[in-house]
Amino acid sequence: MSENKKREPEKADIQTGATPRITINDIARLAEVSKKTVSRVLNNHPLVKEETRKRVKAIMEANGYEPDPQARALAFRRSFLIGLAYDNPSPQYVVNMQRGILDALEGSDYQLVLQPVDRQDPDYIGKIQRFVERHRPTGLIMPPSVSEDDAVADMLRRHHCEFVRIASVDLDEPGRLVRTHDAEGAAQAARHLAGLGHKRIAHIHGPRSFRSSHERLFGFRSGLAEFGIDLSPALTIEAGYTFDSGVRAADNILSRPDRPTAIFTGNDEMAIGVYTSARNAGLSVPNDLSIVGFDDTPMAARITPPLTTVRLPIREMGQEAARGLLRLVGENGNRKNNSFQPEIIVRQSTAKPA
Amino acid sequence: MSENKKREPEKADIQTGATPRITINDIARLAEVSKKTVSRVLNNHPLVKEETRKRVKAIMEANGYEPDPQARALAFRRSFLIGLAYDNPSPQYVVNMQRGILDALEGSDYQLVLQPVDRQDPDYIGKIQRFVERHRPTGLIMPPSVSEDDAVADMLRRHHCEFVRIASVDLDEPGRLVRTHDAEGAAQAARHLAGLGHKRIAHIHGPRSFRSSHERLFGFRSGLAEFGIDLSPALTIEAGYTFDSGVRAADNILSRPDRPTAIFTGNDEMAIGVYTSARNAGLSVPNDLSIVGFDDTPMAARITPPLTTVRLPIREMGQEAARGLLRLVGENGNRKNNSFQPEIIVRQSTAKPA
DNA sequence: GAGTGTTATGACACCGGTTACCAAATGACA
DNA sequence: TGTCATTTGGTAACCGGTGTCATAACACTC
Repeated sequence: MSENKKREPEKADIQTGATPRITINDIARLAEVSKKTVSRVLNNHPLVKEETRKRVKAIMEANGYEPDPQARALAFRRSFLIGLAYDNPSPQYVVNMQRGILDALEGSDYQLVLQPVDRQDPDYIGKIQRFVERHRPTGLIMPPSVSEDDAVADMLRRHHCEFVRIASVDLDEPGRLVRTHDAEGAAQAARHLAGLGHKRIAHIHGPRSFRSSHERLFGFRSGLAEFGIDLSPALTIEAGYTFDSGVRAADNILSRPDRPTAIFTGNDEMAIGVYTSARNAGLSVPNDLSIVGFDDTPMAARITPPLTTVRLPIREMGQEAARGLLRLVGENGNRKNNSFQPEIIVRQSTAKPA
Repeated sequence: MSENKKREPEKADIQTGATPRITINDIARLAEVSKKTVSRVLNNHPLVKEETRKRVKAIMEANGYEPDPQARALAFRRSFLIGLAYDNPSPQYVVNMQRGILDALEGSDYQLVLQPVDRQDPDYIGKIQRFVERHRPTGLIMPPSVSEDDAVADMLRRHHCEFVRIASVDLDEPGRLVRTHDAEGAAQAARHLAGLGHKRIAHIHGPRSFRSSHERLFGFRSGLAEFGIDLSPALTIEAGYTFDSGVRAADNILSRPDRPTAIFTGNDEMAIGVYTSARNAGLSVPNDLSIVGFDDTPMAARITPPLTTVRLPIREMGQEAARGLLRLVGENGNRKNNSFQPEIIVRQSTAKPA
């Protein structure tokens, strides 16, 4: 006891009108133990008698007690915040990633805070660093392309800030990595097109600064090779992962005398650009030109004809990234897969060549 | 002083490896004032001699001191978190809203945390309430349709939690409202179509549970009335703001003998559905059918033909909502507009009737 | 010069948890 | 029974700020 020199609650509470929050001291008093013991129960400390633990837990339950995250944060020198540092331009990707992380955080003490960054900004690492220094988040989740920057990871290590990276290559140890298999997805696209009988096939890939561009290019080339088809360098064009760049790249490709019968693009956004270019060129999809995208954005299913594309389970990847972070800080140990397989969604933008 | 019985920093810091964080005590010692005075400087308390304030500020600056948000949160009994409670299904809307809020929060101590909710969930208010009780956020921002639920606002008032609502009607006092003018946007769509010469015009609106559906319907009807055109109840159909519901509604409308020459939909998603339905019916857009959407999603510009639609400045609205919240908690007082005008973006899905 | 009011500052408790350290209770074993 | 190791619980200090209240310093009356 001896901690009961509390103010009389009535007065202050009438003033603020706030509910008199139940604290660890109240629980300790009710359970007739010290607050230290309650703290041990909260943190699953092993050296607590089972009977005591039960009693304390029952009282916490009965009074709807929940420890104050702010107070714990102060004492732990670590806040219960999880940052998402991203620069992905696709709203669909971002929202799905957020959803997945929130799925995994549901019911926990952790909150998701957003840290959108601009990799063009020379001080973008400084921005993340200031966030980490000030708020001491429990950890950071980084999808591509932020995840691909080792300078960020090094900075976080120096600051003893946990993190999980989502990437299409083995950038880090398995515990802090969620691995996608972009190459395999691209290979599936290749097999699908080759299986339909296409031989002259073009590929519009994303910027070289994205590892995923390389992975998808590599996987596509490998997939075609399985069918004895060479991906012609002349028909392999870099674009910017944007609609406009897709239009321009397709305009270029489709104006050639030996134009291909199929195009695989590094994302759906560029695939939609190919639709526009094809329409301008008077080509019918899929009769004159088959198109395969990557991402399975909502637009893929809505456009006419619906787009054949490769789906990555973004939301599940977000879930796994958040779970991985919780594991790293010892929150719980349910080990799951950290490797996600893509899946080709065949719609009506692909057909046998004429 | 009398607060200098500090541990010697070397030992502990070698252990943890962490940077020895500068605290209010360090600043107080260096400035030869009490920590309370430093606190006063931090909070812009008026009763501090100008000379003292200068000196303390200089020392804070020189040492790169930033107060610990967790500690302040504990003392203030209020965290520096701003919640975004949303149920909007459009990733584009959500991401733009987030961006706007983050724009306004940039450089402040506040962090944005996400609270996606499901209004179908009978306990969805409970979810928000638990977040508010546990984390005591500085405030909440609510876009439609969460903003339209007075039960949420009442709950927040009871908990003395500040909030700003974004809505198309005057749901609340101006200080906690960001007002959109959906009706005016819909009226612009009406004037555009009527101006082109259309007389038989249909409207596919969103669910009755969304205030915006009513506003857009009302505005559209008013706009047509300016041209002496009645919006036929038979050509006014409710759908679900989704692609599929748009297809179904359009299938219904376009199969009639007296089919309209133009359709205005409550959002772009349904407008895209009308494209699909028109294509299936063998109708050409815009020659046989003009279409106007609402939202100006990225897809509107990419689809063929590009969609004429009404744009709401979502990102700016998010900025203003966050600024409004900061004003409510006295963070700064730069009063700006809290009323946003829509703008029709004319593209190629509209033309004179045949 | 004493009385009064205002401004500027400091001492101290406190927010709600945690850790360090110590003391007591318990049980095993000589 | 004595000694030691293992559990368990209590106390005080602390995390880094803020609130309350007291008091010093400095006017300004009269």
